[in-house]
Amino acid sequence: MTKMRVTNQRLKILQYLKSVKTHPTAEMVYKTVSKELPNITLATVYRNLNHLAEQGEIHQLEVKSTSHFDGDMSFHQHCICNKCGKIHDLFEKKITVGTINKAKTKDFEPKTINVLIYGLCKNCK
Amino acid sequence: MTKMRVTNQRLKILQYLKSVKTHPTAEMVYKTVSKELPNITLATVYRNLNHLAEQGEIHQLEVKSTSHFDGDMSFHQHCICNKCGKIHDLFEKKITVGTINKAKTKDFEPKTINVLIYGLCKNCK
DNA sequence: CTTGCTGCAAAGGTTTTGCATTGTT
DNA sequence: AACAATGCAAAACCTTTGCAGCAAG
Repeated sequence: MTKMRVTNQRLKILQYLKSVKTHPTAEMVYKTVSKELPNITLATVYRNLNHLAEQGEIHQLEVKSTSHFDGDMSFHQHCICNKCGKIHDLFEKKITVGTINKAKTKDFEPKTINVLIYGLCKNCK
Repeated sequence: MTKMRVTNQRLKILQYLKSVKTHPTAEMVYKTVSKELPNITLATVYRNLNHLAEQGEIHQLEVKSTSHFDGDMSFHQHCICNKCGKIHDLFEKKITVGTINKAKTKDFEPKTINVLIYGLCKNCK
């Protein structure tokens, strides 16, 4: 396995994601990090975000054909509005088929749950 | 709210998704349904898949910037390989932070969990 | 008869890639 | 010295949209 190097670009991207409670897109990450690293490109941002997600350092959630990234790796859930695409966090200890009813008390009308477990299949590891 | 009409295209797409245990992309759905409906277009497939997902009739999971669809609406999880993108199902009753360790016994080395709850936010409903 | 759905073609937006160069280890 | 990472520009890719005709209710 190839080792991941520590570059300024990677560091700033990760720092930014760890510092916010939102779920920025690559574009948003790019705009923000550009302030400190004016020469960085969108391609670099994408490459790093993909890398970090593969390594399990950040979460990648795709909403309406666009990736959003989350630096908070604690166990929590994302409520996604089917209409406007807005994402907000939910913190439940356990998720079951009954979670939808429980989540209804929040500012959100849940309908379906999708649980994604990322890792490596037997062929790839 | 607008009522959803029952068209042949919509019916065949839904039937196909309910009949398979894989997680086809729009392209795959298109290729399959085309055999029975030779004039159907990719655009129609996309429109229907989006509709069905919004109505909660199917699941939509986005892997490596591409949507996959699942007609099985029972509570279950998807293991996604970070390298090859292959998806396979897992059936656990409860999902917690400890699920990763439990899932390790399968043909899959899990690393991170992402729980997505779809619905409508208070502004949109 | 109303209006949601389709096919067609074109556009839109996000993400990836090749290549030469730079920077880490 | 190796080779991973970057910047730049172009390409690839998936998905959406406008429009006129068709079809479901």
